[in-house]
Amino acid sequence: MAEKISGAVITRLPRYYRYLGELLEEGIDRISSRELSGRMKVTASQIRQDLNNFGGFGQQGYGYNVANLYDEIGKILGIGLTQNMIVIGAGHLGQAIANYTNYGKRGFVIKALFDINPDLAGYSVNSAPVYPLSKLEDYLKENDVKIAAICIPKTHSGEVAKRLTAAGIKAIWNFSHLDLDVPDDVIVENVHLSESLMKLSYKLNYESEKK
Amino acid sequence: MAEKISGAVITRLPRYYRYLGELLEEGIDRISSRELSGRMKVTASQIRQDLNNFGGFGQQGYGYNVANLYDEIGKILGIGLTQNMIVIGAGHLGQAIANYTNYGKRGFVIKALFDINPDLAGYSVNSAPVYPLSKLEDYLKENDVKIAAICIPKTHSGEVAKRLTAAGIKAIWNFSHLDLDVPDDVIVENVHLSESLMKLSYKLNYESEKK
DNA sequence: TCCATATTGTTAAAAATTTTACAAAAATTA
DNA sequence: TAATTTTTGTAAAATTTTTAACAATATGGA
Repeated sequence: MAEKISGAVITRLPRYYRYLGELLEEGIDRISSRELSGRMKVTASQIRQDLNNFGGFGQQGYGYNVANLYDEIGKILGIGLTQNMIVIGAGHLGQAIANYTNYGKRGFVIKALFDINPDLAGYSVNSAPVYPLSKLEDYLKENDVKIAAICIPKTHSGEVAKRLTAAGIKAIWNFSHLDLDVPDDVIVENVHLSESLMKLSYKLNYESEKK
Repeated sequence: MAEKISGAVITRLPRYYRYLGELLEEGIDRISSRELSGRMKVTASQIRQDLNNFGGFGQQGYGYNVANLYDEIGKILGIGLTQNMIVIGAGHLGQAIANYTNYGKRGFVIKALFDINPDLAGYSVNSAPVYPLSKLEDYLKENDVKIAAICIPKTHSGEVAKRLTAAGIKAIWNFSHLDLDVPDDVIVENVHLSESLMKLSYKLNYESEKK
C-alpha cells in the first residue's frame, strides 16, 4: 500500500462493502466484477481497478469470493477494531447519531455525549451518558477515545474542535456548518447536510429546466 | 447553460455559497479569486473556472462583488424559491432533519412528517404535524410537495420510494442505507452516514500507519 | 486429460478535471 | 491623463480518473 490511494477510491470502498454484505445475506458466495457491476451500476473495470489498489482478491475464471472480499474490505476500512467515540451536542442530531451508529454498524461504540447545557447531564441516549461539556477534558484524560462527532452549531464548533484536538482526539466527524481548522495529524470527515440539500435543489431546477 | 456541468463543480457550489455568506456577514463587499482561494483552501484558478461555467460574474482588476455573487450562486442553486418538503420517518433522524433545515436554511420548508407508527400521529415536530404513513398518498394529492427526505431503515425505504414517486415526488433526499431505484426524472441525493464514518475510519487507520 | 469458457490483473487509451499561463481590461496611483 | 498594478476569463498544458482491451490463468465440462 505504498502508493497514495485516491479519495475517489476510498469513497467507493464503503459502498462495495455494503453490496458485499447484501450478497452475503442473500447467501451468494461468489461474484464476478461483471455481475457486481450490474448491481452497483458502475463499470466492471472500475471495480477491478479499485480493488487492485489493495491487492488481488479475485481469481481468473472464478471471480471474487464474497465472504473473503467482504472481510478484506472490512479490514481496509478498519471495521471490527472497536473504536470508541463521543458525540458533542445532545440535541436531535447528536441523539440521532448516538442511536444510528448502533444500528449494527461494526466496531463504532458511542461511549458518551457532551452538551453545553448542564441540565441534560444525567440523561442517557441509547445507554450512553450525557455529560456537561465542561467535563470534556477530564473525560478524555481517563478514556481511550479517538473519534468525536461534532453535532453543535458553527458558533461553537470551532472552539470545541480546538479543545478536542488539544485533548488528544484524532478524528472528527463534523456535522457543523464550518470547515474546521485542525492540526495536520487530525482527520476531519465532513457531513454538510445543508450543502447536500442545495445540491439536490440544483439538480431539481436543472432537471425541470430540461422539459 | 447549454453544456453539462460536471458533478464536481455542483458539489463545490454550496461551499462557495457558504463562504460568500460568511463574507457578507463580515461586511466584506468585494473579493478576488486569490483571496477567496486563501480562505477556502482551493486554487484561485478552480474558483474562476467553476464560476465561469455559469457566467462571468467578476470584473478584471476588481474581483467579485460579494453580494452579487452570493445572489447569483443562490439563484443557480435554486435558493429562495420556497420548496415544500416532507420527511418520512419521525424517529431521531427525521426529527433532526425537521429541526435542522429550519436553522435558517433558505426556502426549504418542512410541511409534514410521516411515520409507520400511527401512535405518533397528532404530535408535531418544529411545528410540522406527524401523520400516519397510510395517509401519504392523500396528503400528496392535496399539497404541492416535490421533495421528500427518507429517514427510515432500508427494510422499508425501497417500498416507500416507490410510493413517493408514484405520488408525484420529484426529488428524494435519501438517508437510508440503500440505493433507491427510481424513474429517470426523479432526483436522488444520498446521505449515507455509515459510509461517511467508514471513510473516516479508513483515514484514521491509514494516518496512524504512517507513523 | 484436454478444450472451451470465464474472468481476473494490468497495460494502454480515452475522458475528465485541475492547474498554469497570459492577453485583455478595469482599477488605482502618480 | 498616463503608467502601473490588479485581476478576470479562457486557452492550453498537465494531471488524474475512468474505460477499454487483452494476455494470462483458472474453471468446468466432455
